[in-house]
Amino acid sequence: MSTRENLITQAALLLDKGGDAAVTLRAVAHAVGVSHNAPYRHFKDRNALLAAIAERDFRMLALAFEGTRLGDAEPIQRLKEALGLFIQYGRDYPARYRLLFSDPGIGAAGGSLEAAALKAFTAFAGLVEDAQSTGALPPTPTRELAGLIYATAHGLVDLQAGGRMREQKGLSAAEQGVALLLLLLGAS
Amino acid sequence: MSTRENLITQAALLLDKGGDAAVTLRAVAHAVGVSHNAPYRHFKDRNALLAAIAERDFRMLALAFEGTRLGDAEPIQRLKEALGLFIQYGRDYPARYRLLFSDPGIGAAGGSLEAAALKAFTAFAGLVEDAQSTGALPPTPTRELAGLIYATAHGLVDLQAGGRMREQKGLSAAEQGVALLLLLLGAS
DNA sequence: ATCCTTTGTTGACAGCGTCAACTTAGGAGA
DNA sequence: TCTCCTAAGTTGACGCTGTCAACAAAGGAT
Repeated sequence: MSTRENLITQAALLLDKGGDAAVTLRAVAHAVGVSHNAPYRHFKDRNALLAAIAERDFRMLALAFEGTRLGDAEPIQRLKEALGLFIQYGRDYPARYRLLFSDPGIGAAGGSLEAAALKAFTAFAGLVEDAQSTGALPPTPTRELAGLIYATAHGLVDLQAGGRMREQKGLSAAEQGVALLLLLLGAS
Repeated sequence: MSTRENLITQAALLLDKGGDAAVTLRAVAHAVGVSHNAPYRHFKDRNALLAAIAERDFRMLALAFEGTRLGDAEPIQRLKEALGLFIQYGRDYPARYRLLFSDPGIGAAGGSLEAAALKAFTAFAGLVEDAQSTGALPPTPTRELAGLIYATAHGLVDLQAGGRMREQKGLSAAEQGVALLLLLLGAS
C-alpha cells in the first residue's frame, strides 16, 4: 500500500477513535511510521488529508447505493435498504459522517470531492426513481424528491449523532423517522 | 455588560466572521480587551465558551418559535413562517448554525444547553400541533411528526450550508425542500 | 554517467489551549 | 475602622500543533 493510502487509512482510524481533534498530522504520520512532515509530500495541508478521507468514503457510499440498486427486492424495499445502510454508516462512524457532510473548510478541496459526493447522491436518486416507477412514491420530479429524502435522512442521522434526538427503544430515531417519512409519502 | 457576556458576544462575532477556527480564546479575549487568560475566570475551557454561544442562540430560537405561534395567520402558515426563520438563520449564520447542531464536544456541557435545545424543539412541536389541529397535517403523533419536519429542515439547511445542495433560482433549496415536504404531507 | 523529480528527513517558528502563581479590588464580619 | 476572604484579572510558562525552509537520498530518463 502506498504511503498516501496509508496516511488516509490511519487518519480515518484516528478519526473514528478520537474524533476530529485526534486527527493531527503528527499523530497520523507517526501511526504510518514516517516523519512528522512526510504528509506534506502527499497533501497540501491538513484539510486536504481530511478531504481525501471524505472522498474515499463518498465513493464507497456511491458503490453501496449502486450495489443496492441491483438487488432482487422490490424497488421501494431496495430504497429502504439503502437508507438503512446510510443510517448505519452515520451511527457507526459519526465522526467520519460529520466529516463528509458537516465539515467546513473541506469545500476548498479540488472538485474531485464534490464529484464523489454528487455521484453518491446521483446513485441514491436512481433508487428513488425506481421506487417512483412502481408507484410506491409520488411522481414528484425525481431530483427534488430524492433531495428531500436524502436531506431528511441526513437531518435525522445528524441530529441523532449530536444527541439532539432521543433514542427510541429498538429502532433508532433515524430509522423510525425515515420509515415515517416513507409511510406518509407512500400512503397518500 | 458583564465581561462574561462580552466574551460570548465577541466570540459569536468572530465565529460569524471567520468560522470555528477563528474563535480562539486569545482572539476573543483581545477583542473584549482583557488578557489572554481572563476567559478562564468565566468558562472552564474553549468548549464551554462555544456552548454558551449555542445556549444563547437556542434560547433565541425558542423565543422566535414561541412568538410565531402567537401570530394571526393560519396555523399552517405560522409553521411555514417559523421554518422560514429557521432556514434564514442557518443561511445567514452558517458557522453558528453548525455550532448549535453539528458540533461534537459541546455535548459535554452541563445540561443547560440540552435544556435550551429541547425548549426550542418543544416550541417548534407546538407549531406543528396547531397545524395538525386544523387538519393541514396528518394526525401522526405530534412529537414524531415534529421531529421529522425538524430533521428535514435541518438536513436541508445543513446540506445547503455545506454546498452539497445546489441553489435553485429564487428560493433556496432548503425553502423549496420544506415547501415540497409540506405539500406532500398535506396533499394526502 | 548525469540530472531531475519524487519522497522523505531534520530543524525551526509562531500560535494555540491550558496550568500555575501572583495581584488587586471590594464587600463581610469583627 | 481594620481585617480577611473571594472573585476577577494579570503575567509567564509549558507542550502540542500546523506549516515553512533547507537538506538528503533514490531512481528512472536522457
